[in-house]
Amino acid sequence: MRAVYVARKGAFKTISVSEEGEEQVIGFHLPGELIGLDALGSGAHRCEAVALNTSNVCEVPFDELSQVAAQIPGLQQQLMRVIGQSVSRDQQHMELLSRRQANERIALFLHGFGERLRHGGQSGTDFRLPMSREDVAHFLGLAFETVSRGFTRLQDEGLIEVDGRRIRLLDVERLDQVAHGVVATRTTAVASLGH
Amino acid sequence: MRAVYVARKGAFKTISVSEEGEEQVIGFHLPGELIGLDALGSGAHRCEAVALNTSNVCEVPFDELSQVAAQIPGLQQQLMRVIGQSVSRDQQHMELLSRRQANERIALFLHGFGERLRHGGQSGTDFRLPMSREDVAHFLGLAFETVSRGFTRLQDEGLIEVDGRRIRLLDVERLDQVAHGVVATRTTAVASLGH
DNA sequence: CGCCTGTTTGAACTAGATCAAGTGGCGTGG
DNA sequence: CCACGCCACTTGATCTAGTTCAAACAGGCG
Repeated sequence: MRAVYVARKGAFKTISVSEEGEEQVIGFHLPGELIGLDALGSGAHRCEAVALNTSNVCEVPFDELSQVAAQIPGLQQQLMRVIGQSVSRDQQHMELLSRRQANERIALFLHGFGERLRHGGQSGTDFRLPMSREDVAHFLGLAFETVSRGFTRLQDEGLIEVDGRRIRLLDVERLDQVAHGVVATRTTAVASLGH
Repeated sequence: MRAVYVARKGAFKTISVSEEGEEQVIGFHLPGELIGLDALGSGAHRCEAVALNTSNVCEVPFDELSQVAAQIPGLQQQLMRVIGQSVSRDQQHMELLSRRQANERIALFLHGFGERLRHGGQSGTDFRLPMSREDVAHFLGLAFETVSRGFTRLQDEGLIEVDGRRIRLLDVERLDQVAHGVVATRTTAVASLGH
C-alpha cells in the first residue's frame, strides 16, 4: 500500500493490532483529514484504517504525490505543514497518555472532537459520536467502563448531556477546565457536602 | 526557530513543559538522529531539546532544507523516509503508553536503547544511560520510583546488571520476552514458591 | 419474541502513585 | 584530608485511580 488517503465523508479510525490481537486506536479521522502518513517511512502501513460509518475517501498514490509535490512548490510546503501538524497532534496525544488522568482525557477528547467537527462546518457542541465507547477507550488508553463512567460523571455535573452516542456539550468552559486539571471532579463527595 | 537539528555527538532529550511546570519527555536522541521535526507544522517548536552531556549538533535551517530538497530528488525521498520513521516511532510509543504495563515499558526501553546504541556502532548490551531515572520515567509515563524498582526487579531476575546508570543486558532474549508480556515477572512470588 | 451488541452500573482487586526514609557518591569549603 | 550538603537513587509502606469481573439494561433486527 503505497498511498495516502484523504477522508471525504464519514469518519474513520486507524488502528494497529498487536500480536495478541488487541487493537490500539491510533486516531480518528474526519472529512478533510489525512490518513496513512505512517507508511512514508517503511513503505508499508503499520496500521489499518476502518470506516466507522458509510464514508468515502480519496486515494493519493505516493509516487504521484512526490512527483507533483516536486513541481508545485506550494504543495511541497503545504504537505510539510500537514505532516508537522500530524506530528504535533501525536506528541500532544503522547502527553495525554502519559500524564493526564481519566477525567481529563475524556473531557479533552470530547472538547477536541467538538472542535474538529466545528472546524468541518458542523456543530461543535451537539453531535453524534461515530465510534463506540470501546474505540474511545482504546484511543485514550483506558478501559471502556472507565470511559462510560467518565461520561456519566460529566453529565451528572451538568457539563454535558449524554444519550448513547449523542453528545451535547452544555458548558464548554468548565469542560475545558476539567480537561486541564483545574477542577477536581470529585462530584459525589462535593455534592454530598453541599447540602 | 525555523530549523531542524541533527545530533552529532552526545545525547539529547526533547521535552515539553506543561503549564503546571511538569516536564514530559518526548524522546531521546542519539548521534545521527533528527531533532525538531515538530516545528514543520506551526513553524514553532512545541518542545525544547536539552543536552544530557557534552554534545554537539548540526543545524539545518528550514528554507535551505526545502530548497535543497526540491532540487535533489533523492534527498526529498530520504527526508520523507526519516519523517515517516519518526511518525512510526511515535505511534509505537503511543502504543506503549496506552497498553503496556510498567515492566514491559522498562524492558522495552532498555532493549530499544541498546539497539539504537548498537546501530550507532557502540555496544548494545553494555552501556551507560545518559539520562536520570526521572527522565526515563517521564518518557515512559511512570513515576521514577517505579522505574527504579523495575530496574532492580530485572536485575534480581538476572536479566540485566545495574550499577547506577551503568547498564549491562545479560539475557536479551528473556528481556525481550518481558517486553512483550510473555513473562509474568512476578518474581518474588515465583521465587519464594521455588524452594 | 428472543438474541445480539453496545452500554451502564456495581463491587472487589491491584498496579502503580505517592509519601517517607534511608543510602551513597561527589563536589565544595573549611 | 575530612565534614558537610546536595543530588540521584533505592527501598519500604500506604493509598487510590482505574482495571477487572459480573450483572443488568436498552435498542435494533431477524
